[in-house]
Amino acid sequence: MSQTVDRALSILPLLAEGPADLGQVADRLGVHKSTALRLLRTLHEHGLVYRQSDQRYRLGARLFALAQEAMENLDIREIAHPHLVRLNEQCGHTVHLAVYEENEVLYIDKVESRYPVRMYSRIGKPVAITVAAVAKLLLADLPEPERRALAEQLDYPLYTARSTPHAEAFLKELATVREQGWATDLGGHEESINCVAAPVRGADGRVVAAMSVSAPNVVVTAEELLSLLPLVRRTADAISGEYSGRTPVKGTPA
Amino acid sequence: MSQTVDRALSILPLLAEGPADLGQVADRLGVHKSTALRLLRTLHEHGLVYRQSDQRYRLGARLFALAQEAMENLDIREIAHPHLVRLNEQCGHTVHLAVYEENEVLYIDKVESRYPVRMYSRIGKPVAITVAAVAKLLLADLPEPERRALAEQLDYPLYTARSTPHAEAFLKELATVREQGWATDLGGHEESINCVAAPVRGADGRVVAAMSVSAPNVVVTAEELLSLLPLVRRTADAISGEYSGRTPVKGTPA
DNA sequence: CTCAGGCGTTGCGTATTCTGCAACGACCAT
DNA sequence: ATGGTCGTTGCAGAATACGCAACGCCTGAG
Repeated sequence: MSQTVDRALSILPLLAEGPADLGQVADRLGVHKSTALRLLRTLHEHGLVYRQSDQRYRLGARLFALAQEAMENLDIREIAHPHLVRLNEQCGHTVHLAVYEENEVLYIDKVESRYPVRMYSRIGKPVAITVAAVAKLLLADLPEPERRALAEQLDYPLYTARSTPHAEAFLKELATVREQGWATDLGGHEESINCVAAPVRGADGRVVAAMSVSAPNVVVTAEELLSLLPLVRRTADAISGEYSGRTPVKGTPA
Repeated sequence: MSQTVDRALSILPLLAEGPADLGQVADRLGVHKSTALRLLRTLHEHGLVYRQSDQRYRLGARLFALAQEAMENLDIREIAHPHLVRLNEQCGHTVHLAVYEENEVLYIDKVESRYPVRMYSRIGKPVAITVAAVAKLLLADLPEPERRALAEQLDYPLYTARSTPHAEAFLKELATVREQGWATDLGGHEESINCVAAPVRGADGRVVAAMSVSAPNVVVTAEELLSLLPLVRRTADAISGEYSGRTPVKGTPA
């Protein structure tokens, strides 16, 4: 709606692909160099882009800080975290927490036990929406027309032979998930990885988040993982209870 | 430099404090509601802000994705990661990698301690710049005038009794660090946590990153931690060598 | 049930702001 | 030395964003 801002913001995903110099930015925006320069300068002042020593631009530090703060302000995350930790202690596997937003599903927390390597590296990354167990739960709760519309505009990459192949299959799976109140991903994303997931609901019963337990089948078979379902559901329900119990409003500025 | 973009971007840190409605945003920007609306809409189209069910705005999902991609494109991080992992395997403690950018020092990678004691730090979070060992190394390498200017504009929070108290002391410490080529933080941030850090240098000898090993003194004493210094330095040097060896330019678009 | 107040939204005329041009200076490689 | 590339600047014109005022919606009070 605002041309200038629109152009400026278009620079960000462009730089996300890698550093670029002024000319490249101007070209890909379809504007004059001087225009691109002014936009980049403004972005720079706000710390969103950084100018490295070779004069090329790349995404800047404040972006991390913003994403960080944004995440910390999600109260579902705050409430859920101790539960995720406890669940991880009980079963030993990787635990994820995810939310739906604007046609995307993304992890907002993760507890890993065996290889704590890259603890936060995948948080914030959009998940494989057509196969992930958490995605199924979150999408299954969307109003029917929206769900259908989304399902049909999605791509269905065949990560493995067990990936959801097309919209029709996906909608059918969502219906099942919606009914049973939990979801799985059995090798749909990576051949050897299975997941079980359960929904976290708000006071009105709508699904506000989903949590999952993931494990490679060299550690536990799919059946063994499924046996954890009651535990996962109990944990999710506990989070739901706490989340809908009270709404701690703390962001009251002076 | 560009008013419109400037205003739009000013909304982001504002929303980072917590969700806000249209009126609040307009007020704090000092613009008319209709203007604020237009800006928010543009931000929304780019996924940088999200409109929650109560109509208030908060930071959006794409912010995470961007921060994510930005991080993955830092090649120092990519090169250093396996070394961090190996170092962690050798000593068992938490290993951090940090860079300096625009008056801030921030962690860009982390390998968790194998000991159950966890330390609060997050990738992307700005570090306690006046006390952290990695910060000392990165700032010590700045050109003298810049270093001095920065040191004097900083705040010096007294996290503990051993925190750096003021600019003068900090500059003195930086001089020492600069000379010896490594740094420590002995309880300057949290009473019981000690760190040893070493610099990663580019081909031109400038410090491009810093890595540290941190451990609570209930696990190892400061002296024991210091005995790891040669190992830490060797690892940092190995990263430096690999980093300055070649400059893999991969971001060449079609 | 009515009405006032608050909030988000829209269309529009004005003028502020952004744009593209062209020229300059720095730097690199030939 | 010199041609080329790249980032930077000032400027005049015009497209663009701004603020205004009015509308519709919802909520809560009388």
